Amino acid sequence: MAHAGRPKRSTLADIAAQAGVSIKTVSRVIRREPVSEATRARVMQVVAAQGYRPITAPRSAAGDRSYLIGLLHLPPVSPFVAGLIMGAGKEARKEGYHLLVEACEVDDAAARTTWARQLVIQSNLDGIILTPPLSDDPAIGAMLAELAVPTCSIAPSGEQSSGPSVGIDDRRAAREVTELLLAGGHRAIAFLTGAEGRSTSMRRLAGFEDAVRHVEDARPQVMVGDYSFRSGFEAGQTLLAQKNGPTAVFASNDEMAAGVLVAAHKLGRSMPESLSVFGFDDSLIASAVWPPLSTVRQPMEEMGCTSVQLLLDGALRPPALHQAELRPHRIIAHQIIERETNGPAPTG
Amino acid sequence: MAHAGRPKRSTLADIAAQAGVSIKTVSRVIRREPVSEATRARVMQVVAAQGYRPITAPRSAAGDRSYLIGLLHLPPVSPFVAGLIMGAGKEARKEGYHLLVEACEVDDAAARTTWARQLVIQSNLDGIILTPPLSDDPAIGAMLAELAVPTCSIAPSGEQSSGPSVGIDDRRAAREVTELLLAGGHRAIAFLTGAEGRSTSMRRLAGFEDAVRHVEDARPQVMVGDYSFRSGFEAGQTLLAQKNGPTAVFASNDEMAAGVLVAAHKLGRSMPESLSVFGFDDSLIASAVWPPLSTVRQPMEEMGCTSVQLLLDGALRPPALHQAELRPHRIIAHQIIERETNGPAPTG
DNA sequence: TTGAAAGCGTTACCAA
DNA sequence: TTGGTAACGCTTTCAA
Repeated sequence: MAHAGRPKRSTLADIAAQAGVSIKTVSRVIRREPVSEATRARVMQVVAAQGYRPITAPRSAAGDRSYLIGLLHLPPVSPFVAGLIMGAGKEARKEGYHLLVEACEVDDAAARTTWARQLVIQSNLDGIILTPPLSDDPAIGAMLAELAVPTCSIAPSGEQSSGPSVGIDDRRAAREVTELLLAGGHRAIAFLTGAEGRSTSMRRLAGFEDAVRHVEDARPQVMVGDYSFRSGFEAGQTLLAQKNGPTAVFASNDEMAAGVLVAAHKLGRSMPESLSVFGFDDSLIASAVWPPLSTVRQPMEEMGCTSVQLLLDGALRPPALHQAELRPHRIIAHQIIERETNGPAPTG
Repeated sequence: MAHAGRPKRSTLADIAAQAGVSIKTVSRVIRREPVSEATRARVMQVVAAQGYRPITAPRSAAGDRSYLIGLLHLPPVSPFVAGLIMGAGKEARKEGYHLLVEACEVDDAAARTTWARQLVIQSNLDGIILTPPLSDDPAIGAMLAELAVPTCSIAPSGEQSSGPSVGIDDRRAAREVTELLLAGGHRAIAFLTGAEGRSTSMRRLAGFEDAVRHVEDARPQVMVGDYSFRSGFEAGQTLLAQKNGPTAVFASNDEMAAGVLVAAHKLGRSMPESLSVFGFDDSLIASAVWPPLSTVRQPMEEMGCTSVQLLLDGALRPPALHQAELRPHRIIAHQIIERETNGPAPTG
């Protein structure tokens, strides 16, 4: 007995006795199943008075759900994942669910599918939230579809076909940033891509090109990075060493942008006077570099929250309709944050 | 029926039938209760063959534990908390437990206790991991003690009396860093404290003073910060503006150290040639600034892992001994990481 | 050392 | 619209 003094919670039976109805009726009220209005009111009153909340363990023992939602990610817990955890956890709790944060420790792509499968089966997860780049793994998607486990993908690539998803409009965000730079008079603008495979980076690149395409005298330049600080640093050194180099650099994430900043420092470029830099993500790093980095913020908590809602609404709540059309992709509004690394293009 | 095709898991009954024993016996084997060696072997073989793992829901419905461990923290999910989540989650899973990550959304100190209490009762948590600064909240500690919920505190202040805890030896780590600086010839060394209330910062300060005390010609200087980038920046400006200012600055965390770095950049001080800077934590920021910051790493994953072990060993495993002496404080080895912001003191 | 039977608090099925 | 009663898969109590 580890928990001697644990206070007794009231049960369905307690409520039923006090309200003068059967256990089953109380259960129906709690589960929002059809009950006469009068009875519902009476029961709800007792429920409120007792502060009753159903316990998940027996529910899931008897029923077919575990009230567990798994959030799958690759280590480490990045600031992005951290935000998702906050938002999803809060929303899940509100709905009587628990959020399980699961890190995939295996490197091999095939092993990942096995890992995810084990997880779903062992922990009996009711729903899955797939974070990037897991959200783009076709094998995991197929496995989850086969097991018929409701899944919500965070920021998946466009090609992903199954299930609901949530993300920002990367392409549009990138276009807006580029337009902002263009409006500031910048013409020689470099774009730094992230890891080759990552679709997000590709969409950001597309947005960059959307904006640049319409400006005759624009001199866009694209460099390949890998999302690391180091790759940003190296790209920065290369770019800024050019005789007629860019006056603005737009990196696909903050880490690379921080690398560019450092390269600029080393070469004695002042920001934003002689060079503008934009990042993406608004991670902690953005405010911990000098000058504070202009960037794009993804509302991560809202994304986490929304993903739980999609899971609950689309697959867990009404056990009825499973239409193929019901694959909503919810777009969350991004936010462009202008701090101190962007300004008008240097004249002359 | 949300989960049509969910594969059937094997149950105690299945194993029992195959092994030719009763359900209860299989249960005993699983729970590591006394069973004859022969029987145990036979049962284990079937268990292994079937890949059987007990489902937590019915266990907790029938028994007195929920197999849920709560990790309580204040928002946001900092890199420190993120590391704990990784380590604790992994270890919990290994032991058949689930980790619930819970963020406290309320600001008021009194409301926090209510929040934690609700959580424990509603979710029926078997154990609690308290992260700083929650680990120093006496009201929460008292409430948890009253409810007799096993609790493990992460990096609590020394005065904390109840329950096991885990942390690094902050005082010793700070002393070692200071000694390193001293050995490099630095004499004018400034120490930047964190938030007033935080005991960790006080212990680091004590370590700083331990080292400095034994050096006759040392010229230590202590400044008060609040763990923020901004406070580090301001302290840096003040310190470096002095005519005979410090040649080394040791900040109580990385964010403040990053602030010092920026101040140094602004004032044209080169690092590490004319100024050495040390941070604490080895957060993401440490590698995303220029030059890469020398710092102290806390093995956060290991701390998370250990906290779960302490919970399981000390309170959840053997329902027997509750001796007051059983309040282990496990010290995890820290790691001093010399990157590029520390070097010998400038000569002349 | 082992087993049979009675729960745990909920949901599910079928009848009233 | 309601209410019995049988599960759910495990733990627990008590006997053998």
